[in-house]
Amino acid sequence: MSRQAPTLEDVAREAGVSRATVSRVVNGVRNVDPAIQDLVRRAIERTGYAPNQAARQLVTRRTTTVALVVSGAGDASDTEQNAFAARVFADPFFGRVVGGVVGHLRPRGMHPVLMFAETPEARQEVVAYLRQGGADGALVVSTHPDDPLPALLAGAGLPAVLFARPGRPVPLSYVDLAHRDGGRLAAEHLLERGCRRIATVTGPLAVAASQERLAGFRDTLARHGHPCVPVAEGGFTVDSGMAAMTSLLAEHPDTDGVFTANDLMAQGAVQVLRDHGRRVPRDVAVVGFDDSSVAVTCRPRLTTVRQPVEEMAATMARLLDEHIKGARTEPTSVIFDPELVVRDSA
Amino acid sequence: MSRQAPTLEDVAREAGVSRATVSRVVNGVRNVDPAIQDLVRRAIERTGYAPNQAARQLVTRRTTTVALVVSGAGDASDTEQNAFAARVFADPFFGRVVGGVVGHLRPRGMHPVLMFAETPEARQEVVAYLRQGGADGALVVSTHPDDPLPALLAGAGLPAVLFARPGRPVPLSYVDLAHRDGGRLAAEHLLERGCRRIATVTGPLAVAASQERLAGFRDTLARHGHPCVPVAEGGFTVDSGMAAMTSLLAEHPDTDGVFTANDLMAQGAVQVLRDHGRRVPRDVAVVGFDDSSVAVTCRPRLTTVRQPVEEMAATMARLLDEHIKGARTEPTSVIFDPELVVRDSA
DNA sequence: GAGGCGGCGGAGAGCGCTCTACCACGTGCC
DNA sequence: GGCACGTGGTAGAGCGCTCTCCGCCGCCTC
Repeated sequence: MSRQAPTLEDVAREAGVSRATVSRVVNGVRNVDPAIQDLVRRAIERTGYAPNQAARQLVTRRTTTVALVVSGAGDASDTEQNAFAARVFADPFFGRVVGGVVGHLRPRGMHPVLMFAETPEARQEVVAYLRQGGADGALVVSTHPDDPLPALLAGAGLPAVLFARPGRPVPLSYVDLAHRDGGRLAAEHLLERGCRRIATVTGPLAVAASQERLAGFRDTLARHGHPCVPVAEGGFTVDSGMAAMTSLLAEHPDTDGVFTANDLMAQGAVQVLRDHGRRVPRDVAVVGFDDSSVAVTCRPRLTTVRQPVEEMAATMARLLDEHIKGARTEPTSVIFDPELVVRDSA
Repeated sequence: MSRQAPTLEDVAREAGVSRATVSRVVNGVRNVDPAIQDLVRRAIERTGYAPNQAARQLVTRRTTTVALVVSGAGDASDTEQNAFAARVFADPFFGRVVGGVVGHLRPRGMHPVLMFAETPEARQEVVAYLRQGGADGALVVSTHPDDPLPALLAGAGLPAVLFARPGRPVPLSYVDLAHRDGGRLAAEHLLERGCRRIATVTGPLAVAASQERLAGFRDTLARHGHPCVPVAEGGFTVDSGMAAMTSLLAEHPDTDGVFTANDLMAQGAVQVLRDHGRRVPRDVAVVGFDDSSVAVTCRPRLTTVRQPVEEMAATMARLLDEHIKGARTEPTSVIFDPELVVRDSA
C-alpha cells in the first residue's frame, strides 16, 4: 500500500551498525553499549520500524498466539455453526473464561485466537492450524463430555490444557473445580436455613461435573437424615431450568429448598416458582452454582456456589505456557475450591 | 519435541519431484499433471506434511487472521482489565458479533484473534500487532463514542472496519443500523396497542445510536399527538434499566407503555414494574431493542426491535476482506434495517 | 520438416529475522 | 610481555516457503 515497511536492514543502515546489533537491542539480549543502544533506538523511531512477526516466527518457531477453542462433541450441521458461537457466549461463563485467559496472556504479549470445534471438520481444522504453527498450543473448553478433540490434540503431540477433567482419560493437563464440595456447600446452606423438603435440578448427567455436584449434595443431605432427594435433570440453560422446576413442583408441591447446578437454571427455577405463587426465598429457597453475572442481575439476587472461573482460566493459560516453553512435560491438574456466596434467594 | 516437522523439501524428495511442484499441488495453482498430483498427495500423506504458516506469511505478506477488537475509550486501571472482557461478554450482543464474524471467516480459512483495547497502552498494542503483521486487519466494536482507536488505525493506514458509525468522522468503512427506524417501529407498536402514556429509557446519550433511537421514537410519537415523552437515561445494563424505570415510575406512575433502548434494560424495567405491582403487558407494555438471547429467556418474553447483528458482523468481515485484498479502496458503509419482533411484553 | 507455441516441471532468488560463529580490542594476571 | 578472558561488534548461514524465470517437450501450422 504505502511504501515498503522498513526492515532491520534499513534501521541498521540508518544507525550505522549491523543488523545483528539492531536485533539485539530490539530483543534486549546481550550487552550493547548504551550509546549505541540509543543510536539504534533513535533510528527505529525515525524509520518507524516494526519487527516482522512472520520472519521472527520462522526462525524462533514460536508464535505470539494460543488457540482458545470452544469445543462440542457434536456433528452439528453447517447452518448451525454460527449459532454455536452465539449460544456459547450466551452463557456468561465463557466471558469469564476469556477474561481470565486474556489476563494471563496479555502481560506476556500473547493473544488468543478464537476457534469453535463443534464438528469433525472444525476439529480437524484446529489440529491443522496448530500443526501449521498458527498457534503454539490450545486452551480447550469442552461443552460435552465425549468431546474427541482432547484425544486428537494429545495424539498429535500438541500442547493443550483443558478446562475440566476430560470424559475419558487423556494425557493432558487440566484445571477443575471440587464440584463435590460445591454440592456439599449448597446442601449445608439449605439445611442451615431450615429447609426440610429439598430438591435439586442437576446439569446433564453425562457431564462429570453434574454428577459430582449431585453426589456431594446428596451425600450431605443423606448424612443429615434426608436419604432421598427429588432430582430433575436440566441442560444448563434457563429453559431447561424452567422445565425441570415445573416437573419437580408437580410431583413435590411442598418443596421448600432447591439447588440448581448453575445460575441460568436457577433463574429459570425462580421464574417457575413465582409463576406458581411461591415466594423466593420465603416459601422456597434457591441456591445456584457458578456465581455468574446473572446471579447479581436477576431478582432476587442469587445465593450461589462460586466457581473462580477467571482464576481457573488464568491458571489454564499458565499451564499451557509452561508446556509450550518445555518447563513442564508431564500433564498435571489443578483443582480449585468452590465458595458459597450468600445473597437473597436462599 | 518429536522429530523435526517435514518440510516441502522432504515431500519433494519423497515424491521425486521439485519443491515448486509440491507447492503448486498444495496451493492448487497452475496445471499439474494429475498423475504427479497423485504422487505428491501420497507423499504428503506419508510424511504427514503440514505447510509452515510463518514461512508462507513471510513471502505472501498475508496472515490467516484478523483482529477482532473490543474497544473502550477509557483509561481503565490495569486491575480492571480482565473484568472488561467479562463485562463485555455479559451482553449477549457480543456473542452474536462473534458468531457472525466467524461465520464469514471460517469458510475462508481465517480466524479472529481477540483483543481488548480499553486503555491507551492496549490500543497501541493493537496497532503494533497489526503493523507487525500479526493480523491483516481489524474488526472494531467500540463501546464508547469517543474511542480513539479508529482514528489511530486509519492514521496508520491499516485495514479496519467498524461496527457503528464512529463519533467523529474517520475514513474507515463501517456497518450500522437505521436506529431511527428502530425507534419509530417501537413507537408505532406501542401506539397501535393503545398505549397513551408512553415513556422511554434511552441508552447513554453520548452514543449516537441512543440519540437516534430516541429521535425516531419521539418524532413518531409527536406526529401522533404526543409532543412530550418522559425520558430517563440508562447505560445499557440491567441495573441501569432498573434505576431508570424506578425514577420514571416515581414521576409518572400512570405510565402504560415503555420503550427501552436495549433488551437488558427492558429486563430491568420489567422487574421494577412487577415489583411495583404492574402487570406486563396488561398494565404496562414494554418494548426492548436488539432481540438478544435474553429477549426469549426472560419472562414475559420481550417484544423487541431486532437488530440483525450476525448479519451485520458478517458484512463487517466481508468489507474488511475486500479492503485487505485491495478489491475496495474507498471507505463505505452498509446500513441495516431493524425489524419489530412481537412477543409477550407488548 | 522447420519454426512457433503452449503446457508443465525445475532452479534459484529472495522474504526479514535470529543466532552461531568469529574478530578486534582492551584488561588483569603471572 | 604474553596470554587468557571478557566485552562489543560484524558476517553470514539458514528458517520454509512462494514465485519468477527458464527450458524441455510435444503438437500445430504452413
